[in-house]
Amino acid sequence: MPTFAPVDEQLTYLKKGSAEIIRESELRAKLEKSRASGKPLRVKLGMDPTAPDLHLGHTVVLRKLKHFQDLGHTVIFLIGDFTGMIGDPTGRSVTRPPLSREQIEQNAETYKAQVFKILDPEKTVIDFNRRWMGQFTSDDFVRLMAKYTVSQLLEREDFHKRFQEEKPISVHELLYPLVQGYDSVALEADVELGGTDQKFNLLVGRELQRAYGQESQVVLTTPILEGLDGVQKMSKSLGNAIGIHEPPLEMYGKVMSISDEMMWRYYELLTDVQVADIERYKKLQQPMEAKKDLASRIVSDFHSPAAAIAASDDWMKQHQLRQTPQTIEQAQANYEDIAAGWSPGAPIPADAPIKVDKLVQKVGLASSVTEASRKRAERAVRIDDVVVLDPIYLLRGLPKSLTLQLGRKFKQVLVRGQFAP
RNA sequence: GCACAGGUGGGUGAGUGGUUAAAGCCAACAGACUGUAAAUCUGUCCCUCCUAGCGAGGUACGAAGGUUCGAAUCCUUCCCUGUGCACCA
Repeated sequence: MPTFAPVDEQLTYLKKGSAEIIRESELRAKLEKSRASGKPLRVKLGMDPTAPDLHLGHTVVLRKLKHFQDLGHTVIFLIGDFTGMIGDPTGRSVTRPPLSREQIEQNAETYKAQVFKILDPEKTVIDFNRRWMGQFTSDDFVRLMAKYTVSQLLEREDFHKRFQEEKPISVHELLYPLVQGYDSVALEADVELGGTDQKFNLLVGRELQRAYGQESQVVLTTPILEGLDGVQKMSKSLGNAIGIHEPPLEMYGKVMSISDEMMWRYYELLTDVQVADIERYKKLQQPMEAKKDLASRIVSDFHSPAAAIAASDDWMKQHQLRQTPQTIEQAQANYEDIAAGWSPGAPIPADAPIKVDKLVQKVGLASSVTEASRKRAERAVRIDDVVVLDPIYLLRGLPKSLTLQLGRKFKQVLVRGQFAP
């Protein structure tokens, strides 16, 4: 029979970094019961397989789930492959396009791999809500929908707002909270985690469990992490996210780009540093040093300590010493594609002229030639550390490798000549 | 189904026949400044081409047609959204 830490100890650990617990007294009771019986709590975290890539914002709640895992409870990572077809309307002012079955399955796979960067794969139960929702009959659906009222659903802020603003709300969107809530019934969850934006959905779970004759789950919410802008929530579509798959240097650089104020928030939600230690850092360290430390910790978590050191090094070179970093992304370009005043078949001149804008666009530093052109005019384009203003650049011989830079982004480009047949 | 109100660039939101890729704001990007940043200032912000210029062309205001020398702006049809009515009458 597993033994659990004293209830107060568990509670302290669990309360750290959480936004709200509904209700704490119930959680305490459940913990006490589990400790007495030796039966771990069933803790559920559901995720929509909508975005295939997780970012740091998602890891806040995952970290909390891990805490339950650390304490010996059963954590269930539920992939909403069924609900994914609906698309969670949370925070949305528009209806979400539903995902195809294939997309969902693909995303689910990526998810699994990613969450194990935080959770222990040995101890984690992975489940899919299609397991029970796929067998739901129309009768079951009618019964489920009978448990809730329209006005209850419209209490939800985003629905309410859309309703007020005369924006469309599809009926299937109203179904979402019900289905998610039913998951808790199916899993007999003791605790469900989620971001504060999920509060409504989580509470529906409580209601439904009661309606189906179960003990209501405890709801524990975690704060929504602000993105790089420090204002809006971190989200890939807002372009202010740090993905957990991003290369070390990029990750490091992005962390460094947050404001000093945000840094402490990140410390709180993205590291295991204790609150007391954070307070100490605030007083002792230079903000710059503290931020570097934060960046290193985060890179270590998702890559490795070695990668963190390398990233830190490169970052310094790039930003503080204004040097070219050591590890640059490689790219290739064909002379044919970027040649200036040259027709295919003709011999390539010794001082092969190329169009800079086209090169910039080809290697992906600009999304269009026009944009590249503008950037060049803004003195943002450099080749081998020299600002390029002229649209034509001469290559001395082919193949030729050059360091292309647009703003802070670097590419090591190899320009190849045509291959003689 | 009928009636009415709407559908503009990444987001908001002006613009109701004619200097104009389409005000302003936000976001984004670049430059300056800095400890990375933040703040501030400046610039850019549909695409293609070149001789790179206050250059040439092409797309664009839900969709397709039409009227006109000329339409985001007028007309027709269609699509989409919302509201009201469709029970007491």
